[in-house]
Parts: sequence; C-alpha cells; structure tokens
Amino acid sequence: MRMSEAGGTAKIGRKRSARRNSNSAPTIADVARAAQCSPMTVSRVINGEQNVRDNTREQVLAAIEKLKYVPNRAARSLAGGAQLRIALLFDNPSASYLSEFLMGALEEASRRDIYLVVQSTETQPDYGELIRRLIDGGIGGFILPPPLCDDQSVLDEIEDAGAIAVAVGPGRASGSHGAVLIDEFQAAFDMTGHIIGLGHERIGFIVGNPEQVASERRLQGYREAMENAGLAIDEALIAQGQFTYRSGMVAAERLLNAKSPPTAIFASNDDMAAATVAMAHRRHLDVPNDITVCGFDDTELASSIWPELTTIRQPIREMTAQAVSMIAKAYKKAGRGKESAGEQLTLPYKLVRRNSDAGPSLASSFNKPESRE
Amino acid sequence: MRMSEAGGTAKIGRKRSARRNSNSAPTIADVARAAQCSPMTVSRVINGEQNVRDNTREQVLAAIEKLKYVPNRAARSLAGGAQLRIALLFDNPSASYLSEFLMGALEEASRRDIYLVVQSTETQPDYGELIRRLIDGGIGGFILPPPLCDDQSVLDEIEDAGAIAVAVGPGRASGSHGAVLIDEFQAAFDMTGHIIGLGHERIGFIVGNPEQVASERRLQGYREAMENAGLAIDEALIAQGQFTYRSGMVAAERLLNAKSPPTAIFASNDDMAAATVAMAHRRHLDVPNDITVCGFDDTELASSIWPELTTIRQPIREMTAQAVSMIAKAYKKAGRGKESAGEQLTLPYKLVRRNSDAGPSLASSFNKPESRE
DNA sequence: CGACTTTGTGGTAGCGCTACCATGATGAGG
DNA sequence: CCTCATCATGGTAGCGCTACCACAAAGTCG
Repeated sequence: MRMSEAGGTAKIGRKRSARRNSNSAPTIADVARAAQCSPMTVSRVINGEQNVRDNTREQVLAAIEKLKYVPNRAARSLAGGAQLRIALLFDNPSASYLSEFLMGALEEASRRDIYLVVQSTETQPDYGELIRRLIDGGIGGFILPPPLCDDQSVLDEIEDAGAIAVAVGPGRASGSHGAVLIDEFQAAFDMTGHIIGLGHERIGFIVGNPEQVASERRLQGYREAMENAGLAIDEALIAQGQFTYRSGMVAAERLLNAKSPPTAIFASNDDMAAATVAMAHRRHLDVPNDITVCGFDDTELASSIWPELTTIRQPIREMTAQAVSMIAKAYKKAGRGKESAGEQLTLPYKLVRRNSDAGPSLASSFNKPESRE
Repeated sequence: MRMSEAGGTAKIGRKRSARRNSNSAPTIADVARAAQCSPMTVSRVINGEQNVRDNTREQVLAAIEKLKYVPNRAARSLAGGAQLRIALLFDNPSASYLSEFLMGALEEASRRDIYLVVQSTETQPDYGELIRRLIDGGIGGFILPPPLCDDQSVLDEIEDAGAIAVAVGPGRASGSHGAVLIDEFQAAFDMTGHIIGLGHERIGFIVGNPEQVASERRLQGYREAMENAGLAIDEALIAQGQFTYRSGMVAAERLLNAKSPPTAIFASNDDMAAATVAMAHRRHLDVPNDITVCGFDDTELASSIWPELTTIRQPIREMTAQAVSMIAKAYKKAGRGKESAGEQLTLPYKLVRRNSDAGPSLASSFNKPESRE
C-alpha cells in the first residue's frame, strides 16, 4: 500500500505471515498472535494493567520487542472516548518562558493526541467572555501559565463553567483547581544560600513582576536565607523589576549605583539576570570576577548569553506536560461522574551552576569597586 | 437521535449522561442529519472533493457552522491509512533557533496526527547507523535543520534507505530531496541595503558558521549590496563567527577594534547580533545612536534584549510546518507508487525594523551628514 | 462443600472517519 | 428509445484500539 509493489525497499521488513494485513506496521493483533493470547491481553500489558499473569506479560513484551510494535495513537484515542481539547491561555509572559512552555504542552498533547489551542488574551481582554466562548467551542480544559495562573477570577470563571483549570507555576497552590509548581521559596532560598556560600555578603536582589505571587515567594526566599545567614538586608539592594529584560536593566543600574553596591546580584528570572550582566559589562565589570549574577528559570536565554548563567532550573517543559496529563486524567474521571479533586503537583527544581558566579573579589569587598578589566 | 437502536450499550449511556461538561462533540453523522444528506457527502465537502452539487455543499457547510463541527483527527488518520512517523534530526543549532523549529514541527505534526520523533545526533555520531535504525523503527521521513541540511551525505543516506528527506533552511536547494528555504542571499542583500539607506558607509559584517552554506550566501548578499551601492568593502570589517553568542562577542570586539571602526554591524544571526550589542554597551556605545546593529532570523532573542533588534524575520515555524506537510504528501504519493519529485519551496522573509538601527551619528561619520529620522 | 468473590482471559461492539463499491439519476450517442 | 458513460450520492466495511461484559478457573468462607 505505501510502497511500490515492485521490489520492496528496505523500509520495513514486510511480513507476509499475517493474512491480508501484509506489510504495514504491526498491530495489536499481530502481537497477540505472536504471544499466543488475545488482543485484549496485549492491550492490558501495554496499558500496564494489573490483572495479567507475569508469565503472560513477559511473553507479550517479548512479542512487542520482536515485532517492534508501536501502538497507534490515533486508534487509541479514537477508541478511548471523546477527544479532549485543551486551551493554553497566555497573557504576557517573557518570550523565552513561553516557548519552553509551549514545547512541553505541544509535546504532551501530541503524545496523547489532544488538540491544543493556543490563545493569547491580548486581543480579548474580557476573560470571562473569552473563556465562555472557548468552552462553547468544545474546550474541556485550560492551562494557565503566569501571570494568569495567579488570577483567581480566571480560575473561578473556568471552574464555574464546568471546565478544568490547571495553573502552572503559580506562586502557591490554592483553591480547588489543579496546579503544577515548584517550591519557589525554597529555590530562592537555596540560590541565595549558594551565593552566600561563595563568600558574598552584599547581595542584591531584583524582584519580579509584583502581579505574580511567585515574585513575592522568591523575594521571601532571599530574605529568609539572608537572615538565616545572619546577614543584614540592605533595602537599597532590593530593586523592583517586571521580569522583562528592560526592567532588569533599570533595576541593575539602580543596584550598581547604590552607595555601597552589591558584589552579587540575584535576579528573579533569567531575562533580568541577562540584563544585569549586560549592565555590568557596560560598566566594565567582569562577570563573575567583579560581580556574580544569578538568574532563575533556566530558560534558553540563560545559556545563550555569555557568561552562561548560574540559575535555578525550573522544569518548565515537564511542568506543562504534567499539566496536560492532569487535565486528561481529570477529564476522564469527570466522564465517570467523579468530581476532580484539584490535584497539586510539586516538581523538583535544580540549581544549575554555570559561569556567572564566583567568590567576591578582594577589591570589591571594599566599598568602592572601581574596576578595570 | 443518534444511536437509537434499543439496548444501546452502557458505554453510550454513560457518555450521554456525562454530558454535564458540554461534552459530546458533534460528529460527521450529526452534520449529515442536519444537512439532510449522508455522512459520506459531508466527508466529501470537508475534504474539498469536486463531485458535490453546490447546493448540497452549502447546506453541509451551514450545518457545520451551526453545530461548530470539527473533524476528529484521530478518526481521520485511523481511517485514512498507515500512520506516518517523522524524525526531526538535529545536530547543534542555536538554542533559540531550535525551539522555533520544534514549535513549527510539533504543531503541524499534531495537526496532521503524525508522530514526531525528535532526535539529537549528539549521542550517536554515526549518522548512517542512526538513520538506518530509525528507518527500521518505522520512520518514514526526516526533517533536517541546519547544519545537517547541508550535509549531502546525510541526505543521500536517507534517500538510499528509501525514506523521505526534507532540508529546512539549507544554503541553497540541491539534489532530489525536498527543501524549504528562504532566499538567504536576497535577504542579506536587502538588510545591507537597508543599512546603507540609513546613511552608513562603513558597515561591518559577522559571518556565520562556515560549515553552513547559508553563512556564505548571507555574506555574498552583503558583499553584493555594498558593491551595488558603490561602497568599498574593507576586509577588516568582515569577521568570522560561529553563530554562537560567544563567537559574536569575539567578532564584534575585533570589528570595534579596527583602526577605522564601522558605524553599523550586520551579524549573520541574532545570537551574534545580541553579543554585538552587549559588546558595544561595554564600550559605552549607545545602540543605535552610536552604532547600528542588525541581526538575522528573528528568533525570540531578538525581541528579548534591549534595544530590540532590527532583523530578518525568517518564518522558521512556518518553514518547518511546511516541511512536515511535504513529507506527508510525498509519503502518500509514494504509497501510490509515484516517485516523489523532491519539491523545493522558497518562503518569503521579511525585514523587521525595531530599535537597534539608526543613521550614523555625526561624530562617527564626518563624511556624510545624513538624515536622522 | 456449595455459594460466593476474585482473578485472568477472551469475545464483541463500536469510537468517527474514509475507501471502495453500488446505486439511481442524468444526459449523450446509436 | 435503449445502451452506455457520467455524475451525485448512499451504503458498508473496516482502520487499530479499548470499554465492557462474559466466563472459566482458582480461591474464600460459612
């Protein structure tokens, strides 16, 4: 069917063993035949169900291996029931964050054969209206990245309309909706601790967009780590940002202009950290030898610039993928009449050390770090 | 009513009752009923077949509109025939480029219900082996981003093995395989012309990775535009880069150190342009007032930094999506015995003007006091 | 030790759609 | 007029898989 009927190329070893099923990809029936059981049993093995004798299971697995069987997603989701459609609503996140985000969602949606609608709220500022229209259009679930994930009214709107909402990366879990997050507080705490461990004492902090709860949590982590280490917090070393590169430049400038400037700056995300590095360079400060700069999120930007940023790796892709899974599961349950519980999932973060941090230079531990390269 | 026979299975009963969530997407049968025709006719309309009376067609379309019917992809591809699997092979492209790339592919693959395998060659430097293994595993087509798209041996390997290869963004079209590209030469020509139009005469250029044919094409575009404008090309203003941020810094530094430095720098991609901006800032050069910096590709990095880069928008996502489509089409044709021709598709690029360019400052170009917008 | 549950397995019926063939209606040509 | 292509449409049979039920076999218990 898919190859010319003349000499078969080496595409897939065509097997005539089957009846008319001749040469296409092996099906569950082929596996069943090879394993001498029914297709149902094969299906059970594939789906990891319990009620299969170990002996049988092994035979099936061997057959799968031998035939290089791969389940047909299309058939799976067709048989599995109604097709789920999920909307990914985003408002105005940083570009690099968004792309990571989309990748995770797209990948998982593709894997599960879920139709993913990506919607910006920019064109439609009336969230309620937008959400209703989407639900009418058959959307069964919503994924909300920051900052939307912190907007309780949006969450409520969705649940009231009978759809499923999952917040990804909100400041903290709350309410009945699902959420996938990391421990923002602890992560910021750890990073600050790491910087302190390097020997820094005057550590600046750039706060993120105040609309997002995560910003506050990160700030708290910083504060607590400082206090924990017995370090005074100089409020002049805390600058407000917006999570954008531009705001990072402004904030970094302010910090660098302080009477007694910091020897390290911890920015609440990578965009602002990158801006801080740029601003430091502008002043002929070497990163990391004159000043340490750390970020948060580990978006691709962190490793596109130089020096590459030490940052907190937030598993954005995995988080989004999990969000898709959660919606899929909740949706199935809802079909059986069970009320979804609003699961919360906290994923691990990781401090990724790269080249933008170092111990404080002797020169700069004095107050006036006049630098040269 | 649908499924009105007595003793409908419990499944359907459940499904109908589970309708609390505005579930139960309309099917082709629902549309057929509304349009008073058979499902087959609806199918024909959806697939744009010819043999349908206009009258009927309109009725069907109206019904689709009314019911907000959306075809079920899973069912479609199940009924349609064998499932296609495509591998996206990448070697070592810039991170921002890759993510754009993936988005396009993932999106289109998801739309067409194609299974997409993303494979890095890093772990498996023997391409031939890798390709053969993938094909044995049922992969029917390959998408190749730079720099793999310029590697003729990889292309040949794939075609010899009987699979379909599509190069995305190669320097130039060649051979029998499919390709999706933009006119690299013309784009670089245009950008250089744009910079010249701003009044610049000493224009630096940062060349991309010499392994990629596109690098050379861009350089040619620059050269020709310069000559075309009667501007001398100072070889000291052409620096070699590698498409990485780091290499961009080194190249920019060299350019800025020239005895007679440029008033504008055109970097062969956004990563290197961003590095150039950073390097300029380091020297207290204002962008764009002291120096103009332009990039190429319009990856997200171009608009995450400040000032946002004037660059060439290469429709990477669309290009990749087209690549997926091309493979899907070729695959179908191959099934019918026709040999695929190796289509070439050239997509339009666009010069995106943002904030990193301006006319030369008076100080640095004493020759020509030109317009300043 | 028979009436129960609990397992492991097989059978069957579709999921929503399209390929393919069959049909009835039209018109063209003998 | 009747035969034969040529439409426009309908009917039917799956695509590969899973949900659900049936049913033996193997416990479990009073």
